[in-house]
Amino acid sequence: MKKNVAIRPQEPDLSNDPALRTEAFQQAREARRSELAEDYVELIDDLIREGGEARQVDIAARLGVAQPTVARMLRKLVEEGLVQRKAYRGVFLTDSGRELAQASRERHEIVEQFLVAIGVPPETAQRDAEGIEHHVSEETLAAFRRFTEAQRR
Amino acid sequence: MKKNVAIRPQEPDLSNDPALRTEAFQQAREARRSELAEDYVELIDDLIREGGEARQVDIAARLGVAQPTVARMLRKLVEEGLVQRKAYRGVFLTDSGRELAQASRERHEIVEQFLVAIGVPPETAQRDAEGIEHHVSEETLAAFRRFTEAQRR
DNA sequence: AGATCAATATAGCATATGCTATATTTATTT
DNA sequence: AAATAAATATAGCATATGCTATATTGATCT
Repeated sequence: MKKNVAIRPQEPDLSNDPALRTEAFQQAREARRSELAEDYVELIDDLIREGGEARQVDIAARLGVAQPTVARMLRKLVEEGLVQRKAYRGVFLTDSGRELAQASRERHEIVEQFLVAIGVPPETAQRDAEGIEHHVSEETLAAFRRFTEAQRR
Repeated sequence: MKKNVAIRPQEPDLSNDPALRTEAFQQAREARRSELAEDYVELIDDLIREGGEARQVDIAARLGVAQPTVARMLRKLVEEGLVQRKAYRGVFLTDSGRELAQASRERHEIVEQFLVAIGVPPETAQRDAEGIEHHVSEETLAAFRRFTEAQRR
């Protein structure tokens, strides 16, 4: 039996709406799943820009992870169509991989610059951005962008 | 052999310092590990406040996850000393669990209110806060707090 | 060319977090 | 009190992401 709750057309206190929170949790879980792929793709793109190639050892060193971990992840990224490789050779991004890398880089930069803009020390901004970037919606990202822009005057 | 790199006492471009990025990745991975525990503890605390008890079915429903998933996680939280249970009964927080819940709630609220303060719609703020809260350092959190405070005048 | 070093591949282990199916226990209803 | 419903426990499967140890291949040096 439903409780007889007062109807409040205005000011719906969604700060604790259970359904919304469930959605929020699911969104966070979902984000966690794609995070790593984005990290890899973004990093591969960086490495290629820096040195023309992305090798497993370099990826592993940058991520702070063992090489076989990278090898397995790369296989998965190939399956997902984000990466190409030739055995015992470097790794490249597919078109869709490059797109994802581009998008990730943008988000990353927007988040990082925003953090700096509100007064977070640059090093910390970089560290936190790495985690935050995967959890900001387009709306939040837009708000970040607006703020950073406004700040620059 | 070390490369003979020019020394630049001023303006160290850390925007791409590899070591820093590695740290950032590791921090993000570390955060991912503790996220779930915090979510659970925070939610359990909420449920107890709302209805005096936290049952597996309710936790599962809120998180959008199956009950056995919750059962296993609770076992782990007991091992970690955050939660107490009696078989076939509800779940309670230990002192240290309550502390963690308290801290998580605070972070969550700070992040959410901050997002609203910079113009993110409340629903989106709630959704994004769920993911972001686990990735903000104390420094960033402080910056958020400062901004939200300042905004309120 | 053969030896050596470096990078990649593969096998196998561990943990974490999802799931479904089902057994057990507690709560509720008749 | 017995039957039914609801909640919890457990077993077993799947996937993801770490790891170490080791085999294989490619690159480099003498």
